[in-house]
Amino acid sequence: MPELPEVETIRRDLAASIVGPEITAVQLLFAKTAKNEAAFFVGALKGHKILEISRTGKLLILKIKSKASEKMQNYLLVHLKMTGQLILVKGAKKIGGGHSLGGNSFADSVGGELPNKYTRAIIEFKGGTKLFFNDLRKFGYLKIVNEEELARILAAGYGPEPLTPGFSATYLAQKIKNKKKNIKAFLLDQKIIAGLGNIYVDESLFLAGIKPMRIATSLKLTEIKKLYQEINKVIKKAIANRGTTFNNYVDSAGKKGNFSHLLKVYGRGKLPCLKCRRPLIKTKLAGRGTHYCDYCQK
DNA sequence: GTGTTTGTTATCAA
DNA sequence: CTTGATAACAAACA
Repeated sequence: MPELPEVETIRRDLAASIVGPEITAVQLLFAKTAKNEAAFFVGALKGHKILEISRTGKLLILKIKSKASEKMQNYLLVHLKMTGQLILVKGAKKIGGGHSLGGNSFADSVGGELPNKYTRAIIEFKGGTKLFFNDLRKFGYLKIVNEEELARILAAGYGPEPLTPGFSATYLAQKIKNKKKNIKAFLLDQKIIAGLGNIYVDESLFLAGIKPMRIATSLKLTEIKKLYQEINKVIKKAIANRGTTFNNYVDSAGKKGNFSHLLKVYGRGKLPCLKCRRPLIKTKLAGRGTHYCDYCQK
């Protein structure tokens, strides 16, 4: 379940490796993974280079360098949804004639050779580096869009991100006004805040001491301020720890995130609350598994 | 066989 | 019209 910290971890790793070299081949193993017609999709990538990699919320945005003859500026969007993975396998480098690559770290958590049965697409770069898009449940997608389409998608679907100037306690308070839905559903809405998912919403609400089923408008200004701060803190800390691996998230090297053992409530079922030792509660809210402490969260 | 898992969208209801 | 709540999707596992 990659959310903002996990996608950001992937973005940083990929930026260091696949910005620059020419794309030499594209394989689409499951047609519906690409949201464009297959021939167009392959053609838009093959022979081109990636100029830069950015991210909005959970959406990765790879800027594609157009050929001189093309005027259109294209972008490759990558959304991992629930089970998507981007795994980078670097081409064999000749280092002073010695043996090059060490053990493949991805083999440990990804479990062996790539492509595997969940590999939906492969992008190959000059020099032999390969990028594997794996997606067990086929929710994730790759899509080529032009400048206008990208702008439209971002404007329509994504609010400000945590840790950016557009996201402030004032902004939160303004958006909460007249919202009658519960605070959990509110925080999951990407148009309000881009990048939070089930894990970090549960964590933020615990850290802020607010019950997830509270109606948004019922939050007092002090609670909103606290919530704002805790969202920023938990996202920052999760990025610093390369994200959370709960089910099958791994970074582009196939390694798990380190934030998993720093989770306070998510996935801790009936285990004792780390603050008050009373058993945590797991229920369903906004259609999602929801974890909280009935005593510590008001 | 049943119930879970979640990001996003589609659909329906108020 | 707006807003909110819920189903649907996909596939695998306990």
